[in-house]
Amino acid sequence: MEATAVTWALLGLLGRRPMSGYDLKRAVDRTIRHFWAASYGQIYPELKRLEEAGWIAGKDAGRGGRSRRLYRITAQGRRALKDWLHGEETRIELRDESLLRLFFADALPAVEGLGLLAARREGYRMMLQYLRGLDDGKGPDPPFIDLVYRWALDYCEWGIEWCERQERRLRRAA
Amino acid sequence: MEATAVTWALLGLLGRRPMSGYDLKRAVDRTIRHFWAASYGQIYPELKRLEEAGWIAGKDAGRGGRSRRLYRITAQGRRALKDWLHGEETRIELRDESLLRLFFADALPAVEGLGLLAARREGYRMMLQYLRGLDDGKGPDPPFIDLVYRWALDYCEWGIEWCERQERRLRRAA
DNA sequence: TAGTGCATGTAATGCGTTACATGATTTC
DNA sequence: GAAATCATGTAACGCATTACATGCACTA
Repeated sequence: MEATAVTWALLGLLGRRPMSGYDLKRAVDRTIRHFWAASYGQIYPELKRLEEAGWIAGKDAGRGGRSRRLYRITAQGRRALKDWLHGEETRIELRDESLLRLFFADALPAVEGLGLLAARREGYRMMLQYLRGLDDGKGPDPPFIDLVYRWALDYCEWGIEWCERQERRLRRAA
Repeated sequence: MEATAVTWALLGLLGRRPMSGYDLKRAVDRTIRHFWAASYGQIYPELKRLEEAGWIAGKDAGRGGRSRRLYRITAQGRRALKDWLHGEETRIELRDESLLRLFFADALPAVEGLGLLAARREGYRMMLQYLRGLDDGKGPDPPFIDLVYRWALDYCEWGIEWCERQERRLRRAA
């Protein structure tokens, strides 16, 4: 099957435990959202495609009048997931409005440029706070889940220090 | 006017010197591409919108049979640009397939997980190489242009060190 | 009984890339 | 005279978000 952006996120999450579309949306938001977002408009159609391809299997699991469709990964899906994990592509796309502003900050008085740097630092700080809020304290995660979580924390901390360093440097130069 | 993603990139670049659509595409690719890409399919229609809004003014500058339309920023456009520079929004969107892989690497044997980390390190190294290639050696850039360029270099260097550190840690743990 | 959370889904819209079409000029 | 570069533009497509529609179950 033709794999798109969400394919691997959903397949990977289902590789750990069976979930419904709703569960998947929450799992995405709680874990990988800050580097790989996905919306309902992608998730539900993609689940159908994955099921058609035989990579996942769904069964009805409604309780009472409430409908619910629970998906689990198949052996075929697990093979596809492993193949993708071994793939070598490493695309990183960044869309960072704050960097764009900084890039044009020479058009501003020096003080205001420094203000933009401070705003970036503040952006990192807020993201750090958000990330720390994600930690549910429910004990240790598997090593690579933990690794990626650490990456995000470390990245924010690095970003804050970087801004502070540059703020000092620019003030000295002025 | 309704500002979209490319609006500010084009307006900001035209704030420095007049350029054609073709020039703008090259300027984007040479400078801000790694955190804010733009394609012809966005640039040419956006230039028309910007001109209709009075934020830029175009004039024909064809030489001989070759057509060329040169755009410059207007006073109105400059005001709009400054307003945006003062805006407080700091959206950072990341789409990082390598992090997604790492996130699911617990499904692999430990050695292969480490391989993914090494691949990420290699990704940073290649981006660093690409960035260094951008430096045309044509003397010093304005301070904030230089700042953003430094950011990209420093980010890659940090990323490489981070991977090395984590590779050591995971090897120790194993 | 009102609000929140569980649960599924689609339609409209917007953003962005890729691929193509066209043709002039410069450089080797 | 072939290849690279300058130059403009559009059409088709794919990816993603937003907003909406619908309704059940639990809890305060």
